[in-house]
Amino acid sequence: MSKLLVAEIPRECGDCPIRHRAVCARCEADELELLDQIKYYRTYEAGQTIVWSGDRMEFVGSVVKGVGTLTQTMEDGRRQVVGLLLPSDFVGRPGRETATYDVVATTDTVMCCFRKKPFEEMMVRTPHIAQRLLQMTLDELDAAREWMLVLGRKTAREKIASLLSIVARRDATLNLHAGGPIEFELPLTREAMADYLGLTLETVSRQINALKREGVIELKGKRQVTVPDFDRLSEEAGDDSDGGMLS
Amino acid sequence: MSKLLVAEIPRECGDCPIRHRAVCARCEADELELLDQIKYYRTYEAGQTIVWSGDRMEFVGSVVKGVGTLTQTMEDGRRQVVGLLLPSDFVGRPGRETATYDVVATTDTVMCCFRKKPFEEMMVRTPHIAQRLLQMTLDELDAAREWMLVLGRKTAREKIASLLSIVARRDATLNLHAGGPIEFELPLTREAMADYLGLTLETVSRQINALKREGVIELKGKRQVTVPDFDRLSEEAGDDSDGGMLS
DNA sequence: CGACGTGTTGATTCCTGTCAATACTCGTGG
DNA sequence: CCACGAGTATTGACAGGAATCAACACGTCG
Repeated sequence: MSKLLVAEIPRECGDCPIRHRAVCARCEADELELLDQIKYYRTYEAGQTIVWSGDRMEFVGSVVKGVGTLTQTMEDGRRQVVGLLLPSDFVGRPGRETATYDVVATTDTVMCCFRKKPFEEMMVRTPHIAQRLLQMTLDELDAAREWMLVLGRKTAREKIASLLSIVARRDATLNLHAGGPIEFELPLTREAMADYLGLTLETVSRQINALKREGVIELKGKRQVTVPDFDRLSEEAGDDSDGGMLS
Repeated sequence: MSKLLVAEIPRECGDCPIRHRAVCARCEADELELLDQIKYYRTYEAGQTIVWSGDRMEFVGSVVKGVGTLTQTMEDGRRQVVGLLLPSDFVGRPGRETATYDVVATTDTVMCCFRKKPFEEMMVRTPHIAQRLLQMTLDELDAAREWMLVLGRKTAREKIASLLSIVARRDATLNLHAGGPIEFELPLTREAMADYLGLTLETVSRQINALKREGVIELKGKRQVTVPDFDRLSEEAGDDSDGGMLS
């Protein structure tokens, strides 16, 4: 396990970077203490599979640091990413025995895990957890439906712009961005982007470079992206103007 | 309001056809009584819009009878159906002020509505409701992700077969189907199917008739579908064989 | 260096969208 | 009764966007 990753593990919940956004967000001090007793940290390196589809789920948990994907695979190998996992996102489904998706770390990742059984028992007794989980699940459902529009109705170019827009927006909110060009690192390979967008990696490559040629984005290396004009990007994504607000 | 629809309104919760599957499924008699005080029925005719995207949500509720869709529309008119509403499905999002999707009745529909504020207050005091809603939301999230695979990675033919397969499966479970050919009525127009599948209505028409020519399905009129061999249909949908189990 | 993973670029194919014409069903009204 | 129109569905011709197949560039690691 890399030293770098270990350094990212919070000493206690008070230090935890996702304390106020994760499934524990609404917990009081005493509830947090109970959670603390059943939690443990695990680290994964980029590319590692966290959960295999069909396997028994031993734990549920939150992404503390890093980026992951939920993917579904057809028999013939066609793949679709059905969810992005960002810090504070919840992994696993209480009440279900086996995983339905592959969960893969796309960057080095730290997870805050809870053994499934104790967590389920605690959920029954702790409304704050169940309430927060419901809220988060509803948000994820909205995100999934938003993505259905992207997959079903947008062109390749709009799909790429949509993905960039989402990552840019997340980055801007996390890093308290204040005007000016947005800059961020794409946490996904071309192939992962293709699997997210329902495209081939060749098309992803072509469209990214087209957006670059036309000045919608700038690239340093293959992954470092600068967005000089966010509204322009939103336009390319086919979103209405106010959809791009950094609310 | 049509007499036919009024006849579908349950006299009391005990008579309600969705009593054991809706958001009230886990409620005890006393809880049901409380719900009863804030509930009322509304009926909608085929084609009627139940909720407009962006409007203030006055109520949440359950589909008692009928079929509806959740749709999202882009400025230029491109549309995507992001959810099917079948009996027992829940409409509305507690904790949110305005609707994010259009909700449209595609057949004559009966809804069991709760004024939003009282329902939210009751949710806080009644864990059984929140628990059930969480479960239902998790199921919807799974369905949405399943659909992302359909939208992102399946061919037009597979998309049509997937839709037929889903409707057939639902029908088989509702009507206690016991072997032999499955028969059902498509509750959607070609256009609605196209909007669900991310296709044009012309492509939908062509693929349906292709499946008919090749004997995968039979048609009486435009909407009445017979599936002589469900496994064959599952195969055409690109699902693995066990995915077609009527579990 | 060579192998491998990742990304770019080109040539070609083909699936699906687009545009257009036609049929069918159902109600309405002359 | 039939004409008419609106909504729904089918079918054909054609074009275009993305997939496919293929070659090559770049960086890293053993």
